[in-house]
Amino acid sequence: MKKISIKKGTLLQHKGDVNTMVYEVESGLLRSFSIDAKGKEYVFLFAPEGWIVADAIAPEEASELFIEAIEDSIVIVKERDVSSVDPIVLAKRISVLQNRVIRLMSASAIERYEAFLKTYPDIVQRVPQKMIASFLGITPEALSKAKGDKMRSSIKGI
Amino acid sequence: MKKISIKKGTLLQHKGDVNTMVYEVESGLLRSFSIDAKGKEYVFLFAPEGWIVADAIAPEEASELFIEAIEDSIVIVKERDVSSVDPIVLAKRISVLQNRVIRLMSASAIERYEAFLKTYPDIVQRVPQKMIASFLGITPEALSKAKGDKMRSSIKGI
DNA sequence: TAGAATTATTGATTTTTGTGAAAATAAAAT
DNA sequence: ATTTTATTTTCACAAAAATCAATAATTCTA
Repeated sequence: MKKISIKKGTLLQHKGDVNTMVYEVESGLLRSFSIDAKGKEYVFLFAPEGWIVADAIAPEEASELFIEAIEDSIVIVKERDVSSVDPIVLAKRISVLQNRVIRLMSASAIERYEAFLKTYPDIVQRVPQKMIASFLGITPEALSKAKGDKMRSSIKGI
Repeated sequence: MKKISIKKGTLLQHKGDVNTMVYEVESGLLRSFSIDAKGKEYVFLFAPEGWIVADAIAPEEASELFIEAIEDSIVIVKERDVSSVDPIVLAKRISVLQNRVIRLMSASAIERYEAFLKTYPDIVQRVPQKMIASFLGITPEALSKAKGDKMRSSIKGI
């Protein structure tokens, strides 16, 4: 277990790394994300102060996710030992993912964006729009349009 | 803890129930699903023999999901005690959900369908297409068309 | 087994989102 | 401060999927 200070843009983990580390954010902001065959990025998680990031894989497997600092951050790095983690913490994480899966299936891009604004109002200010779009599973263009439409319709009162 | 025998179509849990039970499928097949404001269903999980189903919520909260038997089933019902669950089991569940979230964001309907066929070949035979569509987050019509397109293109060798 | 009910397919149309490309803003760096 | 770089917005167009509606196929049930 050690504490490291990393600069914005630093990658803590590459996809394919065999990495059994857990990152606890003391200050700053991390994100985990995957990249598909076409090079498109998909943000899986934003992790501000107090959050923990780790790839949800077996210890010997290659990681699926990249982990990157979005802001200059101070991070506590620990060896991962899943069997010693509080099951309640994991159950909460499952609950969050359950909601995200259902929302991805049932809600439109704008609805998902509005849910994001409500759920993570603090994060909205701190990350570029394109990363929020990436978290929502849409293109930056689509998010920009959705925001514009939303504004216009609220002005017109529609 | 008791063992119950339920008939196809039976609901073990309604959305809104305050239910701290865990259902372990001894034989048969269950599904958990949510229903949105417009009445559309979204299958969250198919649970065949050996699987466990429970809503991922805090013990006092109202459940988000319905749980239903898709086949006549024998189910072991236990009181839920999250703190005593093996963290490794929960971590695996998180891994499955992580993959599902990323796939929902990055893959098209047909790609998700093909991934489903590979991942759950046994379940495909046992549930109606419309429930698979619902699991994938698409309409039954879209799935039917995707299958047709896939067949036609494989015949033509395209 | 006949009739009813559910499920699956198909087609025409609309809506939503993606794509590619350019212009406008904003942020970072020298 | 000015240039460079990255981000956001906008536009025209294409593709994917939803919706509506009708039929075909299947399954259930009396």
